[in-house]
Amino acid sequence: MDIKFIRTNPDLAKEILIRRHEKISLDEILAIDEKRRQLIQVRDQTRMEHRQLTEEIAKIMKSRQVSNEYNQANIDSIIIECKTLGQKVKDIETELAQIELDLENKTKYLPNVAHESVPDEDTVVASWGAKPDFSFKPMAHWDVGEALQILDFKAASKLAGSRFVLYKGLGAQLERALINFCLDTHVKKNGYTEINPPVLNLEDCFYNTGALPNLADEMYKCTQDPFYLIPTAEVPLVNLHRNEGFNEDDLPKYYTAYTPCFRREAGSYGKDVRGMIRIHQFDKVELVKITVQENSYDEQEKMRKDIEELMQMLNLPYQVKLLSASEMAFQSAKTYDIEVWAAGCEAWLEVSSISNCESFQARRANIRVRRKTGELEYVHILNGSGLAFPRIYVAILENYQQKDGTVIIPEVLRPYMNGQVKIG
RNA sequence: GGAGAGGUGGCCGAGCGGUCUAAGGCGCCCGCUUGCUAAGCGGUCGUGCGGGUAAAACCGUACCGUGGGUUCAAAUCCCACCCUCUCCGCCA
Repeated sequence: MDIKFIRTNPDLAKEILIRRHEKISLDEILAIDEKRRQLIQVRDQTRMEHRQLTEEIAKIMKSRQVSNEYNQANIDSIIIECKTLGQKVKDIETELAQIELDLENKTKYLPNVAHESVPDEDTVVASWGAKPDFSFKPMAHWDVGEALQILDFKAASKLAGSRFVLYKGLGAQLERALINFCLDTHVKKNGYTEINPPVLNLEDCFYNTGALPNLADEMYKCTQDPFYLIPTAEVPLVNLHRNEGFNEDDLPKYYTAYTPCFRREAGSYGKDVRGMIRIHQFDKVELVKITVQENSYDEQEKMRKDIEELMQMLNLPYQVKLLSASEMAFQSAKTYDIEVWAAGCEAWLEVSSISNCESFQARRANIRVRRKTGELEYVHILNGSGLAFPRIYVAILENYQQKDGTVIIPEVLRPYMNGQVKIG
């Protein structure tokens, strides 16, 4: 929702905010914008006058070299007038800069417009697989993992404190197998291009994706250098083409990246403290697509299918939730969450969030496409996790656990673990 | 971290205080010419912001890595920073 849209459709814009439970005053924004536009007009007018005088001086200076018909006083008076105008322009620019900063500070908190298919309540729209039956009481993953000595929370806390995990032996191999399985599937089967990006990114990148300003407290910031640690590979993938233009034929672009992700989890003290459901550093394979606007919702469905297929290949029961307007991330127009069933915790855990951000991020990152008609427009950008591993790991340990304490390895992962069939 | 070179339109590349409204070339698109290909000739071709319009046309203004400064006037002069390349130092 940019300022032009608000200016032309103020009532519609207000409704949109109400749907998303946002309490930002658009009237204030509109008033600032009005003032801004007035100032721009005055500034440009003054600048024009200034320029004309400058040109006149240039002419005089030139002809003076040939003849001496202009006297010094004459020129001096024009120069003084010119100086005055120049100062006036500077004053206006100072005032304008303040107003534009003000406007930016207000508009950067405006969320994306929710798509018309987005409901007012979270809605489960699909589910797959059956919750496993056990002849015994299934254990939580932290018990399974520690008993098998593949997870070591104590060692992790020695190194980094709470909310970290350390994988060991076959446990570390399992994590690596998950990463490779997902990447390989996206690259070989679904046509995504693999990227291995920096995980320290500059502040602008975070603003462009929508992570800043809202999630500032969620991220780790470097004190000596202007970096943040990425909370998701969405940040580098979306910014890969920052300030670039595409031809229509270049699109769509499909990208995938494995990266560690870092989150402070501020404000969730005491929530999910045990185990690895909510940790400060975790591995994730991310998907990002860049498309022309009319294809983005089809592409979102395709992305959802790509991710669901991973779940099915891993044989993990899941449900798909269509998020309500008020639950979605700030930058998203439509989001599906995929939740895996974890038998030990007896909970649905979010393992993927598939968002169509439409042109929200493209506007901030300035990524456009030249259409065949010659027109320039913003691209649509989508992202989805495929997948976030700790919770997949949790589901595997809890759903695949056996009475004797061993854990069967999902079939698709065995080739990545030297054919190993089970752990323990 | 130290020394040097550089950053100009879609690309190459000139310009180093006042017709820069950015040369020239390549490329793109349109037209003409030529039996196809190639070549030739002419024309067109940026983005943001504001105004204007039903939409265009059009008008104003800004933009030569970024941000400041000097000047009546900055791509051009000064300062700071960023990035790229080369060399040196340090280091996985």
